[in-house]
Amino acid sequence: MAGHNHAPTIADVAKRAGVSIATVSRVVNGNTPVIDETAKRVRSAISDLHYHPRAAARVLASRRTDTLGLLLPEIGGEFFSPLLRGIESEARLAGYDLLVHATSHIPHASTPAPHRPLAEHNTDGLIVFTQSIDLDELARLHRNKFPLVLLYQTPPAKTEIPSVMIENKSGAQKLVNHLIEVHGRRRIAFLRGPDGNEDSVERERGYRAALKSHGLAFDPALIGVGGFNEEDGQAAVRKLMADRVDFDAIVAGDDDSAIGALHALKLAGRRVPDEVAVTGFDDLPVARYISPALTTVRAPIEQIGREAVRKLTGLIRGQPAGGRALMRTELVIRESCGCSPDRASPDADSATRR
Amino acid sequence: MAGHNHAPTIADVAKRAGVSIATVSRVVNGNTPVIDETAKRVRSAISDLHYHPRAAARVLASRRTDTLGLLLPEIGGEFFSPLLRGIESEARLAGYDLLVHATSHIPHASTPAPHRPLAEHNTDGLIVFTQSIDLDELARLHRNKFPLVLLYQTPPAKTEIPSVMIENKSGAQKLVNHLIEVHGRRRIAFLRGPDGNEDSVERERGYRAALKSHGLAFDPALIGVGGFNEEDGQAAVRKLMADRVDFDAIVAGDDDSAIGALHALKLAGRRVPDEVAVTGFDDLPVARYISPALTTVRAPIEQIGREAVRKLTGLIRGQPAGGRALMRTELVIRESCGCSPDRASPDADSATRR
DNA sequence: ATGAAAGCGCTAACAG
DNA sequence: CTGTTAGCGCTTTCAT
Repeated sequence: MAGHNHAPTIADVAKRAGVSIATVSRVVNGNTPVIDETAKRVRSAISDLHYHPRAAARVLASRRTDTLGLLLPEIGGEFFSPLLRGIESEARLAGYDLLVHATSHIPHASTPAPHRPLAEHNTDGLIVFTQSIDLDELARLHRNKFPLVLLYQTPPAKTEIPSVMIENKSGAQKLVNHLIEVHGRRRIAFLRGPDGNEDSVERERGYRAALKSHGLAFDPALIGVGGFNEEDGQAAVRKLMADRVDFDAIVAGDDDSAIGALHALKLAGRRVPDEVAVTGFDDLPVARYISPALTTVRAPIEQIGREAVRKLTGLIRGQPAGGRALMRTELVIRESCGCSPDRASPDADSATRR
Repeated sequence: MAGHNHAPTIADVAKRAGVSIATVSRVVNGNTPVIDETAKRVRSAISDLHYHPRAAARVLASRRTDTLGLLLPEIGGEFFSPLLRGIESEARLAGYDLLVHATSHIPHASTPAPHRPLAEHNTDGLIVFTQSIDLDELARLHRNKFPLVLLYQTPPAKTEIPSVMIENKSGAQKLVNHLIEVHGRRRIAFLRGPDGNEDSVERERGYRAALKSHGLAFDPALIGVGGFNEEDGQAAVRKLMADRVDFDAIVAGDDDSAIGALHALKLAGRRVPDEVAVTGFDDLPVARYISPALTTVRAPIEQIGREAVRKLTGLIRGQPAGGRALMRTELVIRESCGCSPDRASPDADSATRR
């Protein structure tokens, strides 16, 4: 057993192969022709020595990090896992590493942010999820031509930051259309999400558009605040009933609040879907299991992640921005809308878990 | 508007503050005393210039990456999100970035792995999830004294790699004890997970221990293969019935297979829990929603992630290894075991999603 | 307390 | 095709 005890560097390899470090670099990166014979010697030196290039040295010299950054708000939720899977694997495919940062709260614009965890200094580009970064910082990065892609978020006015979002509006619209056309509902309540949430705003837009297109008037009394969680969904419906609002359907802002709504209805002895139809949004795994099974809307979450990465790597390569991508959403008919289990589309989910 | 168009370096700051780059470095890192007056000048130069240190240069010079690596198998599953949340936030807390890599398949030991995506060259330590890396590579890293923590995985023989796992055995044991003692079941089937899965092995051990301690013989006929997914769970139970095996309870290897089991039972017209009690393992969000609500076992997933990070950062700081951590699991009594909804422990879940 | 200077390990011109 | 040689931007002795 000979040699230094420390990790081998490119120089060690060069010496052992009897070539210059430049040649080793060329072999490793495969971007410049090297005589086969030489390359072979280099390669065996590499494997003999267990040589692995230091990422930092490469980055420093090449000014590329080969790393993508993902900025998220506090992580949670069942759609998070497919999203990350999509992003991670697509990034990998494109030859990038993935640095993940979850902001525990939206930073106040005030502090000069002494330590930005993810930015130009350690990534080649950023995927920015809703509410994970303040807009000033976003604008600054964009101004500096730093590659950025927004997820589930409309680009701030004036900036042309590319983004990937889902068809919230048309998704909600399809839901309401179904309720009206197939099940003849006319007093349809809508449960909003958290204040200022874009998804919620768009979904409500879809809800209103559907009403309008069927000649149904919008009634503010039918609006509740579901908050995108079970408790709020339940409370919202309880309030609706307490207020003696007349409704024969509830379009919840998301699946979680739909579950809350279902619960409130059950406690009040209102039968679903006979007396009240209920729909969600997201198609969480739970949606299939609750009873009645939840009619909802599904977005291709994993693909959204992939698309975001593709846009970002495109930007990094200097390709034209690409603008806004709207990912199609799909109606998932189950039972809570009033459709019979049979009529319900066969569950194509072969949801693989773990 | 003056100045270079490029990102400012430490030299720019030094010049503007009228000090040497060494002093700037000291102010930035705050590890060496600097006269207050000087420090102030430096700091304002920093913020004037919007200076942010290049991560790579720092790493190269300091030989520390301040980055933790997380190695996972193909991501998915609902327990994944709390796990990542725990890891990410604890890492952040300790001042580390998090690099994530999901291996799409267990690499064959054969290939010399030209490009290890996560290792010494870009991280200070690694959290290694079950089946995300081959054992040779693991051994090599460990031999080189590279900080490593295993997740949901027993350290390979002879190595003393610290690990964090859950109390699978006692969890399963509690479940079976409950079934026997409270519900008087004596023909309890067990549904195994995927072949070679450690969690499954341990759970089966718990199952057997519980039988034994109650003087019940182990009957191989009562063992099915649930595969930790719904389809296999369903198939396993179908097979049990086809084989005319007599059973009054099913202890599924995890919640997913329990759901499959429930389904098979329902299709066969066997009433749960009256005729057959069913239990799961994991306490996925779904467990509360299916009917009957699933009695299962819960592990503190987020804490597991945190614990792993704490162990790892300890190692990096040169603290003693710390050995194996077994995270306590908790019985979650619901209805599928035969307990009434009332008797069931109040659901403390205020599961926050999204 | 501060500055000068030597690297950290690699890439990318530039010569040849 | 290959070697030489500047840096990349920062940390860290070593002086002072």
